[in-house]
Amino acid sequence: MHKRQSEDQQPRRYSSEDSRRLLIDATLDSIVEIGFSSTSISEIVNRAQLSRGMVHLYFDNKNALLVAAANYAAKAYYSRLSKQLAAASSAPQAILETVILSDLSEALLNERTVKIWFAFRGEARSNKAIIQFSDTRDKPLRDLIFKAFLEITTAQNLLVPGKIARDATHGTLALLEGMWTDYLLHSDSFSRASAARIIFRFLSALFPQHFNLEGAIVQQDGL
Amino acid sequence: MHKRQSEDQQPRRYSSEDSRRLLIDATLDSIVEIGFSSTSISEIVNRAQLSRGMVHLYFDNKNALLVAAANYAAKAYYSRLSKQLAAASSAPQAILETVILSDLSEALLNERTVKIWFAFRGEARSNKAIIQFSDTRDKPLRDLIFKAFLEITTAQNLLVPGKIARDATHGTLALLEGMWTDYLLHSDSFSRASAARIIFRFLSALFPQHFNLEGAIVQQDGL
DNA sequence: CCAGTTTATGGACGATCATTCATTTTATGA
DNA sequence: TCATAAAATGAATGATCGTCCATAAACTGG
Repeated sequence: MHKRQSEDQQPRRYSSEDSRRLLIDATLDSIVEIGFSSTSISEIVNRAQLSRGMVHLYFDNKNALLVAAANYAAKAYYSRLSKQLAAASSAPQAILETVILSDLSEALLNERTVKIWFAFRGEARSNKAIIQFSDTRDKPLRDLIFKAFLEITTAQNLLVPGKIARDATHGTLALLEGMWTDYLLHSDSFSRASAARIIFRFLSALFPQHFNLEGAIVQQDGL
Repeated sequence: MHKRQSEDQQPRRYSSEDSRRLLIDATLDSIVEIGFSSTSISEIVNRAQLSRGMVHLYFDNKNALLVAAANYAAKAYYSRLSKQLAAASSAPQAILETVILSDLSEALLNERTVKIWFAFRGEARSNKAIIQFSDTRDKPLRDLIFKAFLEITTAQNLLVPGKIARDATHGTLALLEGMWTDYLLHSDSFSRASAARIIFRFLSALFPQHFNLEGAIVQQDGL
């Protein structure tokens, strides 16, 4: 990177990617700490310790920076989720358990991420580009969950396995969304364990052979 | 009210309540149409067709107006819900059915209300006064639902009726929250019927004697 | 008809907003 | 070593922000 810096001189980054990243981080920090509508260019560059002109050097305008920040946050969510999913076994109920517990884990659901998501969602309407990123649980995740439920409903010889799997998918995602909202509005009383138990209680009622209150039931040979 | 207005003269409202209400309506309209962060005093008074100074005549400052608007929206939600609840029978599953169907009805869940709620939630963090209003489904509704579920679980002679009723309450509210989010993010593909069916599918799995996919099961005499 | 009160108006204030751009600093490559 | 390119700077611009307030209009009670 050819970084040569004399000792008593302000170190210069001199890398466009670094500056872009600094601006995005500062934007998200600002949204978390002072809210979306208070997040100004001045606030962002101050936090990033960069000069005023930097935003318009690396982004067309403020909105482009906000979109980039939303995109970055969405990618971060999926990257953390993928990391946890990689460790899961391939059994459908194990996949579902991992998705649910991951989505409720500290790595994915915390003060910072919940504030970021709801901030973007609140403004998504006046900002078409942002809305696509403000959906935490979009198609790829939806498909993964549906496939897992479909395996379960098909194995059960149900009348309409596809329909039930679709409803279970939709319902599970809605439950997770609801838990995120609960965290946002009642972060003091929120409990990850309760949230998980409630979801598994609903799933164990729907699929008693595959779930209990703790999560997935380990597959028996004779089943 | 002593409203006397000559024909070719600008009619004066001359009622503080009317003006307050006009400002609140204009504020909510603006939030719905151009978003929270674009909603300025100028925008509000233009929409209300009032002069600039009016906001500070009836509210301490812009924030007080926003809080009043959030409060007004919250009251509107509960007033519409109460109206629908009044028609429900007293059977616990009938109450639950009414709450769920009402919460998903056009009167309560529509383009306007969903945008308002998520806009306020997105900014609630930097605005302590707003957060209390941004919780659509707060204590009174929670208590109503819990009481209904408790009646059901108690009648079933379950081991831990209170705990299951609490989880069912929490889960049902989370499902409803999730459905609202779904409406916000995918209003084009959202279906009230599907949303209701999914929730009832989960509830019928938990309480097969009390719910089916259409809603509450009418209480049998011999049950 | 005339104070006095309430309601309404809109110009003015300083602060801050997003954006532009001429200039400077740093790194690169020959 | 030096011209060139890349990266960074921050002053300046015009628009808009929330708020204030002197003034005017509309209504009231006497």
